[in-house]
This record gives sequence, structure tokens and C-alpha cells, in this order.
Amino acid sequence: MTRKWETRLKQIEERALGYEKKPLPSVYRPRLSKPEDPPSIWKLFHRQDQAFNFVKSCKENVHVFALEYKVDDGRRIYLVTTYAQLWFYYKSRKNLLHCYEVIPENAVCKLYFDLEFNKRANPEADGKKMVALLIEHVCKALQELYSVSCSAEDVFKLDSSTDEKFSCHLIFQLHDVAFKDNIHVGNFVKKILHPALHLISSQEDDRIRNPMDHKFSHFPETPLKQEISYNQMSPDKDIAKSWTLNSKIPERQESTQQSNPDLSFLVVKNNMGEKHLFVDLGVYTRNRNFRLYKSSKIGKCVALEVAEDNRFFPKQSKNMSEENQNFLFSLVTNVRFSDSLRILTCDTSENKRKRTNLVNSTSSSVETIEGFQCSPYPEVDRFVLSLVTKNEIKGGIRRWNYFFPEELLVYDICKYRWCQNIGRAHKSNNIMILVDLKNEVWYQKCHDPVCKAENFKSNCFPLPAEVSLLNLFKEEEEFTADETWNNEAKNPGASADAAWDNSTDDAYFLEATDDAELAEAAENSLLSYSSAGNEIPDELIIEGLQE
DNA sequence: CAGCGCTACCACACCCC
DNA sequence: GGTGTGGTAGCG
Repeated sequence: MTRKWETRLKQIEERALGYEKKPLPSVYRPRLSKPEDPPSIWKLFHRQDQAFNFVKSCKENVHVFALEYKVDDGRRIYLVTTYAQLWFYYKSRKNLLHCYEVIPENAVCKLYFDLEFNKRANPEADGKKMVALLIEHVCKALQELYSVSCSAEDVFKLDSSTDEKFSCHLIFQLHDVAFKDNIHVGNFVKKILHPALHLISSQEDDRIRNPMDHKFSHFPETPLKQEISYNQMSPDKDIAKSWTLNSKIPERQESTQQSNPDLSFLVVKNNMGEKHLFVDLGVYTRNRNFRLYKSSKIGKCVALEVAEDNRFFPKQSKNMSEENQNFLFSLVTNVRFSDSLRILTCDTSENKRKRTNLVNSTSSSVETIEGFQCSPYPEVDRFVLSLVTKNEIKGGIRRWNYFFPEELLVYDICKYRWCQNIGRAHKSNNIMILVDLKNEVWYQKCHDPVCKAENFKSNCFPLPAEVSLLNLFKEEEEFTADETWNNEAKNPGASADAAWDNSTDDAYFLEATDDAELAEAAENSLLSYSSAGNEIPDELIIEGLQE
């Protein structure tokens, strides 16, 4: 008995000594493996808005994913992490089986489609052929409406079909082109499928359709061609003017556009025998969850895989597996920023009207349009405004865009045109201020064709302390908050953080969660990492951290 | 204890012919 | 009967 006590005492003393040598950090920051590596981020939330708030406070390039965790329950939990970290735990497909990309509202994104039909209700439908025809139609539309060239070789086709149901996703990999957000994607898709919508709305036979139908142009409303082009010059930057111009275009143009294309191939029947579109138009809503490559819906075991007739093949990369590349290309919001990136927009006429009214009603006041003037980073906005305010001239933010992968905020400036390239203000072209949050610098570019021709980019200047320190402060706040939460054993992120941690301290691991629901979710899919081991191959760490 | 963002649908009120 | 409104079941 005494001997047993002695050995146990000795063990405890040894452990105490160990802790003295390597004290636990006061702030818990899980790491990949090496202390010099950036901290890993793996946080779970019950609420989507909490997840997005955390993303905002995060300096790293993180994204929100939704995880289904209970059969026959729509409930999801939200995971915030980087693409690399997610892939690291995701790729084995032993856990995280039912994951969705959350396409944030206002996030620049790719053109994407969800296509489906019931095979039994449509015995003669040829899915492959329908997809090919759709792609052809979409490419034609992109060419006509935006002068964007693409083909089936730019379309990543993922398939999730069963004997019962044809189901696939298309993710367009356009060159240096993306949409402003998924609402604009939806407007574009609805616009170009308008003739087909008409085929299903009318119960009657085609022969007795309203004769007016024949007047419908191929693409009924001209989209807002006011593209935010960072490398292309738009002579008149007066947005109100260009909107007015655009809003007047519609019907006039129809004569120049081609006649009604035959989109009858898009019409399918649902289980009830009712006519529906092959293209699911319900996937273009705010914060839409879009199933990830290699994920299945909960309760089903059919995952999205590269379609056998997929024609998009990413260039092979030396330091990344093919699967990892597939994963990255399949992500709708994984849009790379480039100097020549063009952002396509497609407003509904309603929105156009609303915006035009807004512009008109506020043009004289200092405040401008909501959503256009303020980015999610008010501190950065303030700093940018300070940069474009000199003496009498008070510049403003005309619009902003945030690029997730690069953590780059691009501000289109109005009423202030001083360009560092020419050392004076441009006469008719506006400038841009780019804020690189990752590297904590800002620089200036501009819309002037001459400056753009030489690809002018000013020197980088460090962000002031109040902007770059902002992240640090937020981080501290976050951790303080977490600690409080941990004390209350309510921190939903704790369990997964522990899972990510390689320190194998059982005490830490176990105390991570006593929340029954999360624990269950964790057991189901998330926390099997303890058995995944701590050995992370070096090449993966590099891959993981380089992004 | 705990998802989210819609749309289609229904009931009802109100108006006009 | 046409139109607007408000609430909700249920879909994706």
C-alpha cells in the first residue's frame, strides 16, 4: 500500500517538475506542431452569426463551414477553420462526413449550379446531355452579357447521383472572373433561364402561349454591366450615371440579341408529375450551405465526387495532392484575387431601381449608400477615409470588396483622385486604396488607363497601429471571452480545439466538453482525432500552412 | 436549450366594379 | 374577383 502511494507520489512529483520546466501557456493556443507555426484555428459554434463574428475577429484566413450532425434534424453546427486545416482532417473521410461550405452573403464567388431530377419521373431524360446543353447555354450567355469566354473545360463537374436521382454540381472556374456574390449569381442564372421558367409556369400547351412571349429576348434584362474592374478602365466612374444608363438599356437591346433559344431540355417532372426546372434556383440565397466535395447528406451515403465526364483538370501541383486541389477548386468562395480580376454583377431591375433611388436621394449628403460605404471593418474604413482626406478635399468610399483568400480589402474611392504615380490628382479617373490585412500594409492603385497599362501599384505602407493592432486586441478579447466560457463549460469551440491540440494531455482533452449535444456531435464525427495520432507528416504541415 | 433563409401557400382584409 | 398583407409550414 505504502509503496503504491510512494510510486504515485513520485509520478505526481515528476509531472509537477515537467510542468515547471514547460509551463502551460496562460492563454490556450493550440498549435499544429512547431511553436513557430501560426496558431491553428478550429472552432465550433451553435450559431452561424457567432461563427461569422469569430471570423471577423480572426487575423487568419478562415472560413465558415456547416456540419450536419443529427439524422432527420436539419440542425447544423458551424465550424471556423482554414481550408488547409479542414482538408487535413477531412481528407481521410473517416469523420466530418456531412460538411457544407457556407457561402457568406456579400462574398465574391464563382458561378455554380445545383442540378437534379428524379430518374423515375423522367425516364427518358439524359442527364449528361442536359448538363452539356446547359453549359453551352451558360457559356454563350457569359460571352454575350459580359464578354467572358469559357467552355466545358472550365466547368468542374461533381456528381452525386443515385439510381433514383440525378444530382450534380457545376462550379465554373472562370479566368480572372468572379461574381460579386451568390445573389448576383442567382440573378444571372434566373435571367438566362428566363425562357425556360416560362415553359413551366404556363400549364397550357406551347401553342396557346401568350403571343407576347415571342418577343422575349434571349436574356430579357440586360444585367448591370457596371463591373468592378480593377484592371480595366471605365471612363466615367459616376455610378449613378452608369446605373441610369444601364437601367434604360433593356428592351431596346433585344433586337440585337438572338432569338429564343430552345431551353425545353431544362424542363423535368418532379415526383408529383409537375413541371420543374432541372436547375435548382433555390441555392442562391444568403449564407447558402453548399455541400462539400466528398461529403454526403446526413442519412445518405452518396458523396459528391468528380463526375466521370468532368472536363476540368487543374494543373498538377508539386506540393499538393490532386484531391486537395479538387477540394480547393470545388469551393465556391475560394476565389483568388488577381490584379486583373473582374467582378461580374447582375442586379434585378427592382434592386437597380432601389439603388438608383438611394443614390439620387443621398447624392448631396455626405453619407452614401449603405453596404457600399462601410465595410465590415469600420476601423479600416476610418483609416482609408483619413488617407483620402486632405485639406478641403474629402474623399469617400464608393464601394469596397473583400477577398477572403488574400484578406485584401479593395476600396474604390470617390471625390479624391490623387495618384502617387503621377504625383497629382487624375482628372477623370478614380483611385483605389488596397488594404492588405494579412501583411498589414496598404497601397494605392488606380483606374487610369495609363497607370493601369504600366500596372502601377504604389509602395506599400504599414497600417497604423490602431488598424493592425485591432486584430491583436480582438484576439485577446476573444481569448478572454473564451476563458470565461470555459469556466462555464459552455465554450462550443473548446472540444474541437482540444481535438486539434497535439499535446495529448488527457486532462485537457476530457474537460473540453460536458455539453451533451456537442459531445454527441463530437463523438459522431469530430473528435476521433485522438486516435488519428499526433504524427503529422512534415510535407502536410507545409502544405497546410502555406495555403 | 441551440440552424438558416427563404418561398409557397393560406387566411384575411380591403377595394372596386 | 382582384390585390395587398401577414403568418407559417416546409423545402433546400
